[in-house]
Amino acid sequence: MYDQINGIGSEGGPAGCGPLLPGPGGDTKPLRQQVFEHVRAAGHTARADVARALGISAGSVTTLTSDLIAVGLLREVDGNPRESREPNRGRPPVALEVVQEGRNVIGIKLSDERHSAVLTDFAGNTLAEATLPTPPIRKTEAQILDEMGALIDALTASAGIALSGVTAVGIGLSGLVDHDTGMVPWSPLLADRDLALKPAFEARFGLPVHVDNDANVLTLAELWFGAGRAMSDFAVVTIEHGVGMGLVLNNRLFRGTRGMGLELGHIKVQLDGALCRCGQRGCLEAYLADYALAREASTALGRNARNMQSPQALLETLFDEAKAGNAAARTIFRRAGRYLSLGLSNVIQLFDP
Amino acid sequence: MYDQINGIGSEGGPAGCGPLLPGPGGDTKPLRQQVFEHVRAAGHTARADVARALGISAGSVTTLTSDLIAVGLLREVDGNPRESREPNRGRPPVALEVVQEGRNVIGIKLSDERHSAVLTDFAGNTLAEATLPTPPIRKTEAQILDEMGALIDALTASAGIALSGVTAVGIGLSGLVDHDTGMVPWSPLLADRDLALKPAFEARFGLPVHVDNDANVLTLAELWFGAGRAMSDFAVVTIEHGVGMGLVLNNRLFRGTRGMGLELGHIKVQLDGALCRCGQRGCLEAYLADYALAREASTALGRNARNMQSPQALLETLFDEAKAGNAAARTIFRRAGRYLSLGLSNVIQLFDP
DNA sequence: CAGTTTAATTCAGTTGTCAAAGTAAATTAT
DNA sequence: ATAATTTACTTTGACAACTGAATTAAACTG
Repeated sequence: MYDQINGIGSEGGPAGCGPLLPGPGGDTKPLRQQVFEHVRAAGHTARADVARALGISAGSVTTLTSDLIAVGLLREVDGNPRESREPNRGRPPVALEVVQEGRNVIGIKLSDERHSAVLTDFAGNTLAEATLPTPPIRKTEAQILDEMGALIDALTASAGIALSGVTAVGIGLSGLVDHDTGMVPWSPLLADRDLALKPAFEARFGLPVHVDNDANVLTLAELWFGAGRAMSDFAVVTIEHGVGMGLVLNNRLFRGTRGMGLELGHIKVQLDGALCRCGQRGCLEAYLADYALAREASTALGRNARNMQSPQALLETLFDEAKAGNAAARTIFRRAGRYLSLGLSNVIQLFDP
Repeated sequence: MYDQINGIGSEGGPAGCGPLLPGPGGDTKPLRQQVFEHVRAAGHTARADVARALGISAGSVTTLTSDLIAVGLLREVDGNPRESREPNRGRPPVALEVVQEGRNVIGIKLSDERHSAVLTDFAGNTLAEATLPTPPIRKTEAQILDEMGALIDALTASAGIALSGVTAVGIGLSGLVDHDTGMVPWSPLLADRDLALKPAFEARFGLPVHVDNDANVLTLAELWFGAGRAMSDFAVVTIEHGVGMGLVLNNRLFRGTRGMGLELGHIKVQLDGALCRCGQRGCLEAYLADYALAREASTALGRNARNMQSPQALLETLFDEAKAGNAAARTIFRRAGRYLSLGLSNVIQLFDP
């Protein structure tokens, strides 16, 4: 099929130039979806506004919106949405909004100490919440599915909704997550590598599911509901057990080449630096993550601290010591902060948001 | 126009969710252009191949190609381009190619010791070349325009083409370059800040011009003609007077948020590290650029070297010393290499190409 | 009340695309 | 040699998306 293209450098004919486009290049959304997304973004907006904002004709908007209304995705809203400060001439616009009822989605956040889940309608109104404390051990596929099943049962029972009334499920967890395939090559929560989380979940619950890295999920949340809504490019950095980052470029989450999250935690901030759990040296995570701080804390606080069970408690002790003026403890935090700022400045230097 | 949208958080109505899309979201190329670009990428290719590769119907390809042929952008090629290893049944395909004659473009590379320029046709065949040695001083707008004028005159004279026969000009230079507006906020070559290079050039020569950072230009060259043609994501790193980087994501040059190049040279590789000419400390450039090496060389080689005029000669001496076993000289190079590898590994960690 | 202004709808026309049918030019089978 | 097959290309009619102009609708103004 690509005879001529593959034949670059062979004897006959010009080689051509320009990138070798693989598949269908552009990824334009159909206009219907653009209209829907604009209404969703605005909350309430009139057809004429949509037409102006998207640069399409009013006639098209009429067609598309009546289409969307017929399908039940949009509805008209009573009451003149226009601001009354102006003379207010002309026919008043009719506001449109997204129909929110009856389209429920579940979001699950998996963590190592507790899972949490919410059931919301299409507009983001929370209908039910549930949390499930869980032992901080690495889980098998069956265990993690059982835990999610318990959460889902709690949600549907609490909201009085059947499982069939749920449209889709989203799962966020830390680790390497391939969003497209729903595979989890590695996660600190899971005992097994290369877990096919999406297929397993869908087979068990019969619901479409989206799996993603927790940093990506947080970034998307920021893009949809938070400070990132009005920004087209920004970065979100999470510091928890690891160091994660989500990046939005041009209003879209940038997932890196392989569809995984960006590994901010493993950028190198020091030649031959501290050992990271990934096996390399000098990773940012090796100075910033809780386990890294705990490791240093046990040194700084001496052997009396080494007997403490929980790394969590160890960190709190370290923090108290630092506040109390313990020089060793302070340097630990100071160094972590300096390395973090170095890592962040590199990100900004490269992406400049 | 954005009344509702700007009113987030105000009393009335739902706030909506989802990113606030600015303009027309998608940027799909018209199919005509896709066809043209595919033919250009392939060099020689048949209509049926185009149809299969782009996933469009054969009928559309006929329409589009005859359109492009009528406009004079494509032409049919005689001779059966099919490979003869196969049975070769059926009607032989008719190859298409891009018409290359009569559409000449000039590329200019500005540097601090010499400028170079080429005149090529639409297929990238070089018709004329010219170089112009230039004193390594910072130039004013008038000086740099004069120098480019001299290069253009030399090219057109050598190729026997009138200036009006040139379709467009591309300029690559180091520094901060805003490709969209053609502004150069800062460049090591220029005496003035915020030079409006594109408007000035177009006013003087009456030719459309594209200005870009030299690292970006090199990256595009790699994407169009070099090893990057078959890759959809890759990075190009240049080490010259500064350290530059170009990044291709999804077959497109990534220019960063502000349309400038990516400043690999100024990512930080060392807390409180060496002083960089940008005024900050620990920049990669401060360990890798020629001026940084020269700075260390003058220390390592002692005062006898300090008398040498040219930093170029200083570097060569340093290199010779290192080969001869001078320990101080060797550590300079070793350290530069280690910091470079650290910077590169960070880029890979973030973009993973 | 007529006139103005803005919103929304209707409708004819343009454009871009495809599927299917038709034409062209080669090879292979009879 | 003739017919059948195979592949390339063109033509055609249909369809869907969108636009622009005309029309209707709903407010306000004088």
